[in-house]
Order: sequence, then structure tokens, then C-alpha cells
Amino acid sequence: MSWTDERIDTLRTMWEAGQTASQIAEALGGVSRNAVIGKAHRLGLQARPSPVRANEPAAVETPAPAPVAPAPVVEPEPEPIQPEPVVEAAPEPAAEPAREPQQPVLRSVGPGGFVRQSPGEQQPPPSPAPPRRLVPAKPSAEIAGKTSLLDLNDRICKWPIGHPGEPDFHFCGDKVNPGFPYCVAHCGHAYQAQLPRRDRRPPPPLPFGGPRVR
DNA sequence: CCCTGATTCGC
DNA sequence: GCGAATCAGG
Repeated sequence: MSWTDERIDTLRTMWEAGQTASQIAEALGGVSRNAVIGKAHRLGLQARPSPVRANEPAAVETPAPAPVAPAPVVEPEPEPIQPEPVVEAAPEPAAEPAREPQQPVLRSVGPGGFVRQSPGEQQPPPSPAPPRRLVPAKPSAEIAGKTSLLDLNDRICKWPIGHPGEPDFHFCGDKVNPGFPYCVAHCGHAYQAQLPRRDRRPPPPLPFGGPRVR
């Protein structure tokens, strides 16, 4: 697989939408999450809460536009070297709590891997709604909320809920029954002992498609 | 162990 | 440029 414009576009969109590298890789297919991460970085996409690396030395803490509350803005003043005999080292225990994690505002991510907004965060377009250009809206990177195709992986129950094409089509999403493509419950549906023809139930909810061959 | 993203480095 | 291997935190 190569990075076609379209694939790069999907990567961009999903990455910016907060999808994990794994999900993106899964969605794109043919690439590993490492490939996705590598590409994302090469594309300049970056910065996003990483488990690794809590803080960087000279991290330029953007004080953030503290609107009201005259918070004691402490200018870091990048002291070059100079041991500087600490003269006044008694920071008032007043307003100390480090800056709220309000860099790119940490949000939780929904089941579908989509950014959630807390009610209070509901912030309408800051300025008079800029004439947003309606974009084609790529086929991937959406279908929020439910376990979508994008969320499937080797240990996620792939039992389909609903039907492909329907707006709310999604997958079970439970932990898989080790060794099977479905969770325990759905394995129960998928694998049944033969019953006498006469009492056999007709509806065969096949997962659709076979194992995806890439 | 599972997950994450970051980095490195041979190709 | 690419991505597997590796690292390292949650």
C-alpha cells in the first residue's frame, strides 16, 4: 500500500478527529499503526496527548488567554545558567494549581473514538459563523458513537448490529471470545449445535463478508 | 498484558 | 519517504 492522496487525507482527517493510530491503520488497511504514526509525523501532524513524555524541559507553557480572573501570571523568565542564590523561595500557596490541562483541551473520547464535549464546553462558533465550506465529507472518519468498522480489531466482537448501509449500523464491540471473532454471547448465536431440521431457526445473521483479505 | 504515541534507523 | 523495531507511560 502506498500513501495516495486519498489515504493521506483520511489519515489527516482521522488523526485530527482524535482517532488512535490503531484505528486509523485499521481503517486504512494495509498499514500498521506504526506506519500511520510515522506518516502522521512526517506530514507534520503532531502533538496529541501521548502517554509517553509527560513534560519537556523548555516547554513553552502557553499561559492561555486567561480572560477574566486576574491570575498571577508568572513569567518563567528562562534563566540561562547562573545558580542564582535563591533569595525569595516561598511561593504563596495561594493560587498554585498548575495550569488547567487546557492546551488543546483534553477531552474524553467516545466509543467510536470521537471527541466528546462536555455540556459546559458547548461553545458556539466564536465569531459570526465563518462561511464554512461544505466539504465532501469523506466516507471514513465518522459514524460516531457506535463501534464502527473503524473500531474493529482482532479482539473486538465483530458481530454486526443492524445492517450495512443503515445510518446506525455498527458492531457489537465487546471483548472477543478468545479464538473467535465474536464475544462469548455472539459466539452462542454464531455457533449452534445442529437442531432437527423442523425446529431450526431460519435467520442466519452472518457477519457479512468473510475475513477481510488484504 | 493491553493500550497509547514517539523515536530510531535500515531500507 | 517508509515503517518495523524499539521505547516508555497509562
